[in-house]
Amino acid sequence: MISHGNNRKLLTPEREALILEALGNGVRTISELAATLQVSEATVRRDLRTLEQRGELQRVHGGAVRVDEGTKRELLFHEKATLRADEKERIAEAALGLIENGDSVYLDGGSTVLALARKLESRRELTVVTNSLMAAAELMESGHKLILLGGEFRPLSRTLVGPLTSPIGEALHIGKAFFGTIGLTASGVSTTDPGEAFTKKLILGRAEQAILLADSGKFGRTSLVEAGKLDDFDIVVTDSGAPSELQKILKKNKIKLIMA
Amino acid sequence: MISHGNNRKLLTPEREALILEALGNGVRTISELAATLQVSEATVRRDLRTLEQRGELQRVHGGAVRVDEGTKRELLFHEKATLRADEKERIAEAALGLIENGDSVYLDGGSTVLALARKLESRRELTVVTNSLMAAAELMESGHKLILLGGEFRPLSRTLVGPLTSPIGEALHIGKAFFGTIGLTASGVSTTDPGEAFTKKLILGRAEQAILLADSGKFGRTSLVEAGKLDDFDIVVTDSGAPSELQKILKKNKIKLIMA
DNA sequence: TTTATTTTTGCAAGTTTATGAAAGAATTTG
DNA sequence: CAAATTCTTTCATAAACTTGCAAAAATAAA
Repeated sequence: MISHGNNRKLLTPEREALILEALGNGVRTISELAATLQVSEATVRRDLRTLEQRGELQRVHGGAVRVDEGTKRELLFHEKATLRADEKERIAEAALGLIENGDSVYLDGGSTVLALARKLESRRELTVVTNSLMAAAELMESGHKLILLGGEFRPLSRTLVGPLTSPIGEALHIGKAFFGTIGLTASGVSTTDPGEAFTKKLILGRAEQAILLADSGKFGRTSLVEAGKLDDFDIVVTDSGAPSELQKILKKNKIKLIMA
Repeated sequence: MISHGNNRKLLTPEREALILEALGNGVRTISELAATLQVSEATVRRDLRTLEQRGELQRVHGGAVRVDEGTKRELLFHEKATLRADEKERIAEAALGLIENGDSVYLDGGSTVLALARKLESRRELTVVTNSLMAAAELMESGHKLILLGGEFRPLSRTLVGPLTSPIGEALHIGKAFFGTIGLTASGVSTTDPGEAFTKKLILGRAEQAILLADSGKFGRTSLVEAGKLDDFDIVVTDSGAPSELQKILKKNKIKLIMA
């Protein structure tokens, strides 16, 4: 098989370290990096793409910036919201198509799901259940019936998570549940926080229909805690940049794929 | 594809930082920024547009102003103008005196209790349980442990109310609970919404110590639903305008009165 | 070790993105 | 309400990016 783009297995840890060191904490241009590493610019780009998928750094036009402060911390809320905003917008639009007036829906945390929340004004008489304070703020004056899961507040994602969410979660009947994720692989979705994973699983087990919203950057990434198997989901909505590999995996699991 | 306006993927973080720094906290004109950043005015305009979309700054004719953190939050949960702001402020200050580091407190809805929430930055390691989204927004980045009651959202008061709040409420142990009210008479407190009353009673029955924050305007008023007997409360905090009649009634019920 | 297979790399062609200049629309100001 | 300034839109261009291919390197198999 011809390898290009992102099918590469791995990057030598040696060069990975070199790149990250070269980046320091500022921005480096591609040509600078190519000179430092003694490789072509094309190779640098491929390396950066790989490292971006792992969440180690953030590519920008002309170069890359290191993303972590200390170690792999999760991005702050508003930083995340501005990444791949275009893709997220399109994914949200496609997801909106799945919602009809009168539905009862669940909205998980995450910026893609938040983009969907903003579009719900165009529907009537929804019952919206959510664990996201941002989504709640967005829907406060929407006229929809709004129910918040209780629980412990997690500042990083601005969601309510953990065991305290279960009594309420168990009391509710949810039609369509929309989830975001940090990472998505053949084995399932993963997220950084155990409490977050707990609540995802809880709702995942109770919704009639589970829908995953994940932009193409999420594919191939894993995070700390497993939050659900791939076949827990009925539909996956992603953008056109998604690798064809994903299509195969979904087909095998009989999951419907929507490309926005 | 021709790129203009806002199709750009992202702005290098480098220049983003420069712009925000250049803005400082005053207004900068486009030409000033263009000179500082060594780019054309057209580019500055595009950058500003992008940053405005992210909510980082506010464009004005001729330049841009930075949006500060406080304003950002208010965009989400803008507060209605409050009556008797002075009294409420003093009551909140007095109530703060009842809270010690490490306490577990409950915050009810209402503007007086919200004023208290704003003061909690001065304490450490609190566990704050609340049914108020306004209070939650206020405490989001406080570092305190924050737990939200789940339940149905009531837009008017921006609180979570009704039977769905009971499973979580029953699972929690609460030290000091602070309540607001609409009306306060010798027979007890009352409020406009049955769901609101339900949740008040629920917590009232579970807190070790129940504290009522009520400015003098509340006395003598009744509202639709009874939300608690007077002797359910241990402490009442009010302002100096409170009628002496109240003192007598409280004394009879052996309730401590704090005049702010 | 040699051979077969997979993975990585550099180059080049084609595409996308960022930027500055310029023309026309909108706003402010006198 | 007219002049001046600022804004938006369009266009051209250069720089950056992606993708396909073939050669080189690394890995696995014989």
